[in-house]
Amino acid sequence: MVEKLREHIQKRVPLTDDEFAFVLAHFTLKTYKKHQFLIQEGEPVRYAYFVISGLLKLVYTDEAGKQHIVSFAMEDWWETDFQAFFAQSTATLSVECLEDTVVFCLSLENYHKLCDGLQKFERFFLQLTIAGSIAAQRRILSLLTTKAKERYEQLLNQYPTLIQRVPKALLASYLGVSRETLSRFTD
Amino acid sequence: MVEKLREHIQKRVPLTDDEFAFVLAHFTLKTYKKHQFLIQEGEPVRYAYFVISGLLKLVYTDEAGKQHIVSFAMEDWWETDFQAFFAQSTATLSVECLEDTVVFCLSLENYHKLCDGLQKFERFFLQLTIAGSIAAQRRILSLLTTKAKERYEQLLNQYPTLIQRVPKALLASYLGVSRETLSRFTD
DNA sequence: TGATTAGTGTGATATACATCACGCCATAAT
DNA sequence: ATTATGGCGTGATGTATATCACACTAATCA
Repeated sequence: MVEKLREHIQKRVPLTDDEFAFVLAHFTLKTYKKHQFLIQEGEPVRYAYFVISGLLKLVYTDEAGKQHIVSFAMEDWWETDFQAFFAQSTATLSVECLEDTVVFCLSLENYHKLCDGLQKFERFFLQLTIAGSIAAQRRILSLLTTKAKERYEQLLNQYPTLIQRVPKALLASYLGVSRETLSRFTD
Repeated sequence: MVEKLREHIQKRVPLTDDEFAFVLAHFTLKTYKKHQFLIQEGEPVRYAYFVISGLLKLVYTDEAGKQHIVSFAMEDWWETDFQAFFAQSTATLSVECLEDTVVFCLSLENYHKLCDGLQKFERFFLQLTIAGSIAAQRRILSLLTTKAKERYEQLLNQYPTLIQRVPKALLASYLGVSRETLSRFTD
């Protein structure tokens, strides 16, 4: 539980026991059941979440009521509506459990305290954000350059476990293709 | 010139004169002509660039030799192949001038020195990266949820000046649509 | 200045993909 | 046990967009 968070941070910056204790004190642990919402559109976004176990989806619902998957979050991933979290405004996205899920919650206030109190944490978070930003750019490129079938195959290679845990309709939505079209990709 | 960089950083974190002098000492100024490359695919990426004036494009060339615009960079924007810059590996993207362009160059070595020597700079860069990451997510959503014509209209509203400075074929590439289709959008 | 090239528009045709409609099974709820 | 419900596949049809081909104009250059 606690070790997962420590390992995750230490992949990027080393921490002493004391430093990690300081970090840990700023998180709270929560458990959610499948179908529960961590963030609902229109409501304030109180936390950024680090996933210990389980699976989340980050979703945008368009005017027509159609859902679009912005991202999934498995073990070791962070998830929240970052725009609303940092601006302390209400969510335009929602976060829902696809499985029973355990998360560490970090409030914006505690995020600031962590960054002020431990420079290493800020550096960790910067590295994390840079990596996320690069990944987002790759996804944009893949949307620009490849057909849906190719994107699906890339996803199969990159996250083979995800495919088994997520209904295909949601994978389709993540890839920007209809579930019917994705269903024909085994051809 | 120098003031542009200072204003840009101070939008996010305040700086004393001394602090800014320290920051500035880590940048070098360079001037490029239209059609020159700042970064070429396959070559090492020595700098991240802050644009003082002019206009850059960040481009990916696919196996078929077709170019795809990852992003444009106008005044006050940063541009580089971040993946390659931080990993100190060779570029998979290239950066080329669409106009005569003046940039401040920051090497990775100096980036680290800046972060180590002035925590405020690291905070500034984190905020910048967070904003970039959120913007990338918005672009992904717009690619997932909207038709090309709508994306074009959104771009017109968001960056009206860009449209006048950039050939439509490049806008089309940025939007993920063929130039012929984009050309029919005035209907 | 005349020639080349870049930028743009537009018709005809092809295609990837969406949408609608239906049926089938497995799981969950009553 | 029976009924809903969710997940998945598949045919038929429609549409947004790609691709190919060509022409026209405005820059750029020799």
